[in-house]
Amino acid sequence: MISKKTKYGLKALSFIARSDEKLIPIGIIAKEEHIPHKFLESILLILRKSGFLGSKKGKGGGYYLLKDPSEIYMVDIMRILEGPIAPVACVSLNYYEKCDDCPDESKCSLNKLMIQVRDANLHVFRNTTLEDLK
Amino acid sequence: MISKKTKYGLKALSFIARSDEKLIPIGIIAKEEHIPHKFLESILLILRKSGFLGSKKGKGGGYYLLKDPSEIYMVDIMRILEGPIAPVACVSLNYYEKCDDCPDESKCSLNKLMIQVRDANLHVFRNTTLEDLK
DNA sequence: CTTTATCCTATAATTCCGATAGGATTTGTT
DNA sequence: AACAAATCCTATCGGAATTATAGGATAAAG
Repeated sequence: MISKKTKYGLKALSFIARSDEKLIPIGIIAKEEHIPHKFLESILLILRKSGFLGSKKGKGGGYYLLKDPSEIYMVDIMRILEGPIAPVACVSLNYYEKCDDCPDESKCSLNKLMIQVRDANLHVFRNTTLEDLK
Repeated sequence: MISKKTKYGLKALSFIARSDEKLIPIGIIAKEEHIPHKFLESILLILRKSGFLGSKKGKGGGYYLLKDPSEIYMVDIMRILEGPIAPVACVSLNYYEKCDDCPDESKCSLNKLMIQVRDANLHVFRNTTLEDLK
């Protein structure tokens, strides 16, 4: 199950992608998508710092996408908002960590299955862009 | 990412499936798979109560599989240990819950993607049995 | 009757998640 | 210049979930 942070972030990005306006303020997204204002604020901050969004301060300001929606891949958003795509860190491509209960990963009985799950999810997230969420 | 409970549970089931003994005590599994004894105890209790394992008390006792490993599907184990397969409850087949931020699910921008993810995972878990984890 | 095992409930310890507070900063408008 | 509206930033809080352990009750074998 994904976190609310991820869910809200995706909904917000999708909302911005759908919008005709050049600059979308937090308040509009929060209201339309039923997301707590302050929570959304912290999420959009992350998305800006990680290069998905640009922003403009002050009156009339707001957020905007830095790339065309068709060039923003789910896999990249998911990794920022949710973290690893893999179900266990020891088969993660971007967030690898050794298991403390596994002396030899190649002999672990779960390894193959975990890789299958990872790859199934990767396949979906690599083949979906923000354009598809419109 | 799956919980340690799920991971430990899967490793334990796999261990029992691999073993030649008729009855496997917790202590053996805990030691071999590097799982905290008491934590594992609580997990095996769940697996017994949900119909995957049988047990025998007292000296010489332990746990055993109630079915052939090839007939024990990952999807059923995962649902007991981890809960929903779906990334959001509003597209879960077995743990459905309405979103509080979504007035109309069919119009939610994430709906299609979430169903894709769910189905990708279901496909893996429905086509893997304990036999495959040996 | 001792040993070894599961059974069961409760609870401690820790971490993570969701959400908010409160002000600083920037920008446009009047 | 003053105000309003917006992002920026850091800190923090409460509660829930996760991980793990405690302590005994019960059962079976030898």
